Amino acid sequence: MLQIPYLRDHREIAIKALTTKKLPHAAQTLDALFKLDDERRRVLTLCEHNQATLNQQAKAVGLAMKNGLPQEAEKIKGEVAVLKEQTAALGAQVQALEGEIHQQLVRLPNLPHKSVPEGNGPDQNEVVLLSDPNAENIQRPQPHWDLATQYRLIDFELGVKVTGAGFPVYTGQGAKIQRALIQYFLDFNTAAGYTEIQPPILINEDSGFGTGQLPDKEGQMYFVTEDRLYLAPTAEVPVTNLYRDLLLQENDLPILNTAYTPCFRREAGSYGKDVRGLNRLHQFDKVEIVQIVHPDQSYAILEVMKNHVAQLVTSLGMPFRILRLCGGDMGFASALTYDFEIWSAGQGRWLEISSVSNFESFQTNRLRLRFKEKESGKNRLAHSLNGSALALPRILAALLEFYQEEDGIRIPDALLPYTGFTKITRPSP
RNA sequence: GGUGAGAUGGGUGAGUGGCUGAAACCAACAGUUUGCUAAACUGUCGUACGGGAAACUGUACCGAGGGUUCGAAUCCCUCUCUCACCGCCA
Repeated sequence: MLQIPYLRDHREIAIKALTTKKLPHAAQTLDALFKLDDERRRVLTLCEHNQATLNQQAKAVGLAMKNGLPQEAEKIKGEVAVLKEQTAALGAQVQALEGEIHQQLVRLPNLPHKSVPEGNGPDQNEVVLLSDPNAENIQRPQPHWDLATQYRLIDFELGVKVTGAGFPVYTGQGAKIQRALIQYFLDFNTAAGYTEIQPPILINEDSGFGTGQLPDKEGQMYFVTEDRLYLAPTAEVPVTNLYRDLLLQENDLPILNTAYTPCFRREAGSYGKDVRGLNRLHQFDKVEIVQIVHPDQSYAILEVMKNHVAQLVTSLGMPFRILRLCGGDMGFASALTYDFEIWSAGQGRWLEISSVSNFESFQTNRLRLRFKEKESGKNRLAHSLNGSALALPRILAALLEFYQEEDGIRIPDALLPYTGFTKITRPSP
């Protein structure tokens, strides 16, 4: 959530930034907001002034009673009645205005960082790294869904029976390699200083609000009606919300967490080649990294996180690229996002496997996550960042395709300690 | 699910209708002393939102939301959570 004082002080920049983020009528929206806020302050001042008078009168009553002047006390009580009513009305007005301002403020997306390219969609994302200039010429004969079925790694039909489309069942070496990937990713992250967390996977409404999924993105999350809980779409939600409503000391920062969780997304409206095989699922596994940092360092740390994920992807030996997302393709809460895409050699397309973002204070403002700055003694909002390290299904898809050979699927070296086998072999008929 | 007890500042915890925004202690911060560290002593020290160039000042906040009252941390109602015991259960 953005802050009105900042928006007031940087009106032109904010308008430009919101326009980059594809918010229509940014100038009018902001000016309307400022006007509401002016009104709020005007009424608030009146209201507080009245309240100060009332407080004084209440004291006077107490004093009169103490001095044995009950008729004096009664007189003041009579005088106060009208003012009290007026003040209550003003208070209600302030509340209404605050509600309206909040509603509008909550709908504003985060302001993109100045390095974010303008653009409407994926075509205008900027490629900042291509691990292998020859990547797109790498072709493999079979797509992962054929391999997964042949080698009996994943049973899509069985998942349909148990739950529905988009809920695959991993079996045998398929299940094992999933577990190996999860463990490898977690080990890689903890070795870099991240503390492993096992968070709840169901989240409440406050948590959904804190990281920016709610309101407006209800449609993306599964909802448990009976208990009013959402299934987490990413570990980002429970892990970041661990720090909701906190006042930290400056030297508590930075906080580094990593978590493996299943993730649940409704993905309403997806179809065609995008949902084939492992490309897009309703339930999938992901290992996430989250950092809570000092605001002055968040962009330096974003680069560190980007490099961390790049190392992890590199260690799997498959071609990938890193994109700086353009304004039109970025998420609601993000100020700067790097997407990682891996080359799917059996499909001949890029698949997103990680998204590393700096949210600046957009989430922490909603979370009321602050720290006491040593030098100034002031409380400042921390910055939050997160990224996938990594999302499993598309990694598995690319891996099966890339490492397919005549007699099986080779396991990349980095995973060998975790799988216990060097090759996925054809099951006996 | 049932019964009972609770929820106070960064933390522990006092406070049962008016000079209490809140004792005390711990932590934190600044200083004094000491050869560094430590200890001791002194001082500062809640948050948010208004007004003000600033010094400063107003209002609100004692789990959340309502109510009673001239006045509520304190009394009443509802809800949430925590703890204990019972029930159920991996």
